[in-house]
Amino acid sequence: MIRKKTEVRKEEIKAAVLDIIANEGFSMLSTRNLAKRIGLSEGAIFRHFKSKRDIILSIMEDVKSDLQDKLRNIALSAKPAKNRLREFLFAHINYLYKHQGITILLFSEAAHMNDVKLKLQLNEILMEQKLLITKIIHDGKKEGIWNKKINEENAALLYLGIPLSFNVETVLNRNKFNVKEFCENMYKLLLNVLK
Amino acid sequence: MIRKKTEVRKEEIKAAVLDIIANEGFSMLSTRNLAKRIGLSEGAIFRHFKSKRDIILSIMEDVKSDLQDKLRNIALSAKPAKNRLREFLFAHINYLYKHQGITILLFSEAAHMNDVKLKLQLNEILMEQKLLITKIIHDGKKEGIWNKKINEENAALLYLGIPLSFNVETVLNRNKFNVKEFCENMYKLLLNVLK
DNA sequence: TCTTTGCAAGTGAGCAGTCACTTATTAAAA
DNA sequence: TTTTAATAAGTGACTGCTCACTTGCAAAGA
Repeated sequence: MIRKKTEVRKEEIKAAVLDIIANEGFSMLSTRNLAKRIGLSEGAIFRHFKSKRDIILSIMEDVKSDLQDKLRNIALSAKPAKNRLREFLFAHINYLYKHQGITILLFSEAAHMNDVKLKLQLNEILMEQKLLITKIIHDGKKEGIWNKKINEENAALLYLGIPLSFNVETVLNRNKFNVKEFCENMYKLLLNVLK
Repeated sequence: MIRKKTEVRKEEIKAAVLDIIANEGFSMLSTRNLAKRIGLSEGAIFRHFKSKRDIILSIMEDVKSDLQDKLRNIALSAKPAKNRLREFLFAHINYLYKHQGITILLFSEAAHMNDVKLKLQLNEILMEQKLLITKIIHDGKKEGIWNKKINEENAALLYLGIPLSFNVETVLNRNKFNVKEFCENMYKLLLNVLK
C-alpha cells in the first residue's frame, strides 16, 4: 500500500480523468474505473474530492488558471496585434493538444447541462476568450493593419470555431494530424479574414 | 389508451429525444423520461426501437438523408461558387437551428465514443461536409473569383468550426441570437478568407 | 380472429457515495 | 532515541438509486 500526499493524489486523479475521457470515452468515467486506473480503491477517491462533480470543477479551475492566464498574458501584452494573434492561437491549440480530453469534458458537461455552476464556469472561460480575441482584433484595427469594417464579435466567434474544429478532428481521426501545420494554416486564414 | 402506427410513434420518439436534449440536457435522456414525455410506457418504446442506441442511429440516418441531401444538392448545383457557399452555410445553420439538439447528440455520442458504428456515422457526415465545401472552394478558384493559394482542406476545416461555434453559442446563451444576421456575417467573413 | 400496440411490474447491472475499520506517517513525550 | 499517540491515507463491502431492457398479459383494430 503506497501512500501519497493528498496534493499528489489530486493531480493523479485529475490526470486520470482526462486520460480516460481521451482514450476510453466519457462513458467510462466512473469512479470505479477511475480508481482502478490509478490503482486505488474507490473510497480513497472520496478522501481527496468530496464528489465526482468536484473533480470536474477542479479541472475547470486548472483550465482557468493555466490556459486562461496564458491567453490573457498574450492578449494584453504590448506586442503588435498580428504577433499576439499568432501566439494566442498557437498557445490555445497546443494546450488543448497537450491536455486532450479537456474540450470533450467541458462540452460534454455543458451538453449534460443539469449543473448550473459547471455551465457558468464554461461560459466564463469562453466569454473571456472571445473578449481577448475581440481586443486583439480591435487593437489591430487601431494599428491600421486590419479592415475597420470587420465585425469584431463575429470574427471572434469564427476564431472560437478553430479549437472546436481541431478537437473534433483529433477525436475522430486520432492524431494523424500535424498540429504546427494546422496552426500555421489557420493563422494564415485568419489573417485573410481580417485584412 | 391511444394507439398509433409504429411509423408515427418512431417519429414521436425521435422528436422527443431531440427535444429533451435541447431543453433538459443530455443527462435527462433516459428511456423513462423519454416515455413520460411522449405519454407512453417505457416498455412501449422498445416495441418501436430495439434499443436506445437504435433511436440514435435512426436520428443519424435522418440527418444523412435530410441535411446531407440538401447540402449535397447545393454544393453540386451549377450555380456560381459564391452563391453555393452562401446557400450551403444558410441551409446548414438553419437545419441545426430548427433541429436543436442534433449537434449535441452527435458530438456527445462521439465523445462517449464506445460505439464504433456511431463514431463512423458521424465521421462520414463530417467528411462529406468537408468534401462538399472543398469542392465549392475549388470551383470558386477555377472561376477565378478566389485566391488560388488557399489551402482548400484547411479552409473547409475553418468552415466546419462555424456550425460548432453556433451550437456552443446557442447552448450557452439560449436563443438571444439572430440566426440570419449570424449567417450573413459569417458569410462575409468567409468571403474575406477566400478572396 | 390474430396481429399490433400498449401497460405494469419486473430484472440485473452499474452508478456515486458512505462507513467501519486498517495501516502508514508524523510528531510529541518519555 | 525510543515509545506512544494523533492523524492522514487507504480498503472494500455495502447502500439506495437509476439505468436500459424484458416479460406476461390486456385490449384495440384490421
